[in-house]
Amino acid sequence: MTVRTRFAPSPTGYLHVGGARTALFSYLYARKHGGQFVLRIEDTDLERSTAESVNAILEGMTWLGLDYDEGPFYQTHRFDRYNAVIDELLEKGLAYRCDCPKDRLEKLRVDQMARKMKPRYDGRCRNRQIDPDTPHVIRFKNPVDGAVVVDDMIRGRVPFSNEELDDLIIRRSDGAPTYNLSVVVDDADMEITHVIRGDDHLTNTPRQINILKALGFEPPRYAHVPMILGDDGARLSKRHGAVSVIAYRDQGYLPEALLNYLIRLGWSHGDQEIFSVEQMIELFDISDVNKAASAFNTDKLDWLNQQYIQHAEPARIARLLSPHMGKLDIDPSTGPELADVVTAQAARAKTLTELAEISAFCYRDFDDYDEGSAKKHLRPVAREGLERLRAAFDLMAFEDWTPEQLKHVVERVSEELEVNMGKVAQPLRVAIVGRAASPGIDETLMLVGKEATLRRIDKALAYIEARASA
RNA sequence: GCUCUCUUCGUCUAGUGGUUAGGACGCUGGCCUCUCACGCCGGUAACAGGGGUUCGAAUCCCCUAGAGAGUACCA
Repeated sequence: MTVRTRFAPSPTGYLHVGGARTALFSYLYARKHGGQFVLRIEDTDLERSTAESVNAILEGMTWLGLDYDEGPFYQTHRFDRYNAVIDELLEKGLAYRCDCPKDRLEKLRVDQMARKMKPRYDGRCRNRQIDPDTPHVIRFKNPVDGAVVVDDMIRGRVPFSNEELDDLIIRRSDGAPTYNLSVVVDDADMEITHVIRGDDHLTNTPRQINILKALGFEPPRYAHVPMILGDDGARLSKRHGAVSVIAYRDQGYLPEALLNYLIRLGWSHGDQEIFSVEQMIELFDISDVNKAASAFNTDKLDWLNQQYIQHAEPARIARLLSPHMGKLDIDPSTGPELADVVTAQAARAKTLTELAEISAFCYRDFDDYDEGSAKKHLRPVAREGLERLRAAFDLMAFEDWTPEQLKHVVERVSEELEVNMGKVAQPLRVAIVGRAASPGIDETLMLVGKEATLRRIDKALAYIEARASA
């Protein structure tokens, strides 16, 4: 039996991190076992499903690199099949028509709650003959006694008494099938062997197993993964900032970093923190997933993202960084090779957005100095050093503008003035970067280039002058 | 309310009857150093509570508390 898993989101919003994680788990499980991963769009709710959501989900899957072998299948394209199954159930007496008005159902619910009972349909229409031409829904005839055990790969055996379950609606009055019916039919038709999904579906599972049995299908294995909470331990919502996978992309996270972060939420392999997708496939097992929900921690994601930015191929990071430079109105082709900038800056940024911001000085002059940095370093005492540096730089030929030579010049000037290198390098750094933090002074000068260096030193000297006479 | 689920440092986790309860992020002290980072070394901090079982419980059982899910003509 070849393993077949599926990811089955409903297109009522973007792909959020919780969905992405269950998709990842399903993907890995299929890949690990040499099986197939299917994508299915559960759009039976015509009211709430949108094409934009479908696109957002597809875009998120693509960005993460969670490629599927089959699909996307759309449930709205399979209504005939669902209806055939419902009709079959009807004919066999395993389902029935119900015309109970909503207000009766509502009253029933209120009464049951008042008597401290679990609200459930009372089966009034089970043996009534409803005219097929009058408005009605179809309900599944759930077994009235006995129990159904969900043998979950993560939770273990979870028993449910059939007395807790009621006759759920499988076809709406508008003729559209409902979720519990369509998932069951699809999972069976698509020969899904392992259903990996959020644990909010755990209590639906016994109903689905009953339908499956009524239809004569063999139930798949189930694995209900716990949900992801926000930083504060509350249910994840827009309130927590980014929850959409695409928002993480736009904020400068790498897909491999997000994937790596997500797999470590509820799963681990000893003390290992960094996993390539290949390693995930090799090491992951759904039965090793924790039962408890876990809180999303952006600090750790940031750390992972930085690790990946730092160790990835600079050329690749440069490609991904380019659009972030664009957002700052910078055209990377107008300055140093972006890959060289990445090499110099990678250890200094947690996200690509941040990397772009701290690298802008390589491509254009800054407007204002960082206040604290200027106050501390651009003082009259720095004038002498800057003047000497300027003179030395001015004499340098284009081909001498190398990190080695540049470092040499800075060292020489500090020796001449008999001060520590920092006394010379820091004012120079603030002069050409605008603030007191940057790569090594030689690399920084190299990236900025001779022309801009001289221009910015002049600006700094003017600034010192103005400050001295103020 | 009812059914089901969950509970180890602030967070993610290791741990499956005997450990000084380990690692990671964060925070923090130091080293490195032209700055900021990176890196390296160190510190901080946890078994929800109470009963059992056992020579011995984070690990097994029960209860309590807290958290979550479901209880839709949503998925």
